[in-house]
Amino acid sequence: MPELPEVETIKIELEKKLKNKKLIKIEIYQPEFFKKDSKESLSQLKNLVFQKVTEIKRKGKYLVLILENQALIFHLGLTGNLIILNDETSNSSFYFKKHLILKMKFEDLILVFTDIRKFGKIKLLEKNTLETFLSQLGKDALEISLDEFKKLLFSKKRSIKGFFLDQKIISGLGNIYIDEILFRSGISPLRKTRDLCEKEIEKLYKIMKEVLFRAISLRGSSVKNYVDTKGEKGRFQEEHLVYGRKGKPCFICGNSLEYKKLFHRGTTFCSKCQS
DNA sequence: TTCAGCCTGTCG
DNA sequence: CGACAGGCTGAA
Repeated sequence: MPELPEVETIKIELEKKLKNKKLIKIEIYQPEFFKKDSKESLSQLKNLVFQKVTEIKRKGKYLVLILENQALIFHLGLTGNLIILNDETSNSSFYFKKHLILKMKFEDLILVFTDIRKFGKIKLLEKNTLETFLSQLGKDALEISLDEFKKLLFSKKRSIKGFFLDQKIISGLGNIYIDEILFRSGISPLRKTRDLCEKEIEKLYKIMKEVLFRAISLRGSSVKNYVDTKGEKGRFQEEHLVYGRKGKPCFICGNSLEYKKLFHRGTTFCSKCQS
């Protein structure tokens, strides 16, 4: 799933439904999933039981459940989903059972983590190490100021697409939103960040925030697997102008949209409208 | 700073 | 059957 707007949508819902709730039980369905981490963390997950959720945080594409003594970090990878169920029997489709990774039972509801491709991550951290962990990420795309944004763009040699993909520089944007933001800004994904002029940077910054806020208000983009905690799709995909439209006519000039692999990611853009 | 590799599913 | 898909990582 999941780029900033999708994770933010989930964060808002978890905040409403999970805050101050006590964890009653944890069930792990695919222990292999946790093996990439340490084996300890698997058994330590059980220690979360009977703790209350005190806070929900998001930075970039990471979602953090903060409990009384520890913090549980989720990254949804490409196909991770966090779903809230009211009881055991609801929403038990085939898809669901097969890809179930983790179930967390709270007083009056159940939080479930599923992941088809298993690129997602779940990590248990002591609270005092949380800040260190999150500091490996660049500033969140919604938090960053124009000044900081400018400085970062000038300090890197890379193309703008690679710049945005690197979560250590700025966190939260992924393939969909980068392509959408660049198209709306009239900037080619191949442009080097250093060569952008002041005016272009200001436009890019403004559009980045606009696109993200708009996408959050539409509850994210559902291209394939992404759904919110209620299992419902977002609607921002209806406003995609370039993502998933390779070869189709540009909405501005009518030329067919170009498609290139950049940094291993399919990149769609208009070579006429973006320079 | 690239580049497989990690997984599963779907589409042509 | 191969190509491709909202992402990250660790090794060259």
